[in-house]
Amino acid sequence: MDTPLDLAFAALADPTRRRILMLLLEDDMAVTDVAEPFEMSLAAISKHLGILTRAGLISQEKRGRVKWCKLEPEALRDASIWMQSFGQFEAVNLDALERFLEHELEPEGGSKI
Amino acid sequence: MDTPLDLAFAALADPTRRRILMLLLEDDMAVTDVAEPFEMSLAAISKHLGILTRAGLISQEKRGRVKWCKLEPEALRDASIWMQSFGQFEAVNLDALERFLEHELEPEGGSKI
DNA sequence: CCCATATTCAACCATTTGGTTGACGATTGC
DNA sequence: GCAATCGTCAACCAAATGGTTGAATATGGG
Repeated sequence: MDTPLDLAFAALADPTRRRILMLLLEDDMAVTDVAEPFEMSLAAISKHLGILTRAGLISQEKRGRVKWCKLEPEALRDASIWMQSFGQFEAVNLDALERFLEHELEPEGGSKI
Repeated sequence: MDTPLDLAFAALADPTRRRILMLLLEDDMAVTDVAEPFEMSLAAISKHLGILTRAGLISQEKRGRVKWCKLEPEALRDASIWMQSFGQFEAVNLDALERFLEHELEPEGGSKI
């Protein structure tokens, strides 16, 4: 029963997963290639990729025996809106913020991401 | 050994804590008043407030027997920069992003990514 | 001084998380 | 066909998380 926001923030809370996202910023990669720079088993990386996928931050597509991982930057949109409301890092998009807070306070069915 | 970014994202991953931040958006509040809307023990809220404090997202100041909780929006700045690099939600501040990624990739003082 | 209020501490519990290993199912290339 | 490669699954483990309760520690008011 986690909301998209729960999943996104939880996924970003782990430094390994943030490093993976940075790798994918360069290019799409196979699971094995994602795992290469890490001192950790392939299975562990595979789990991390699953968490990133469930959070919508990446997508995975299997072609042949290779599973390609691709960044999905749009998934960070809601979380970014949420944070800007507090961070005031840049001008806040107030309309979007209002709609978003409304949605979060009345969590009905229909995930959006 | 958690980085500020780890702490911030982990703190934001819990819906109770995000609700607390929303409450504090209105005004500074005492611990007891923060706890009031939640169906959860005071001790649990106290723990959540501790996590938000360690993450730098709020500050707590004791005046008399009342501990006041105050939002610290600046703490979200780094996390916001990080997210915008992927979300491309608005124009990215590229200079800030570059400095930030550099800092994250070459951590000084023993802190890891 | 005493009692109520405000908050935390300590112990405990169930569940989740992040990792391991070894076996397994697909797919490819020789 | 068969061996090597790609990736996941299953079982297991230690540690962290999110909650509870009850006792403990201020502090304030009458």
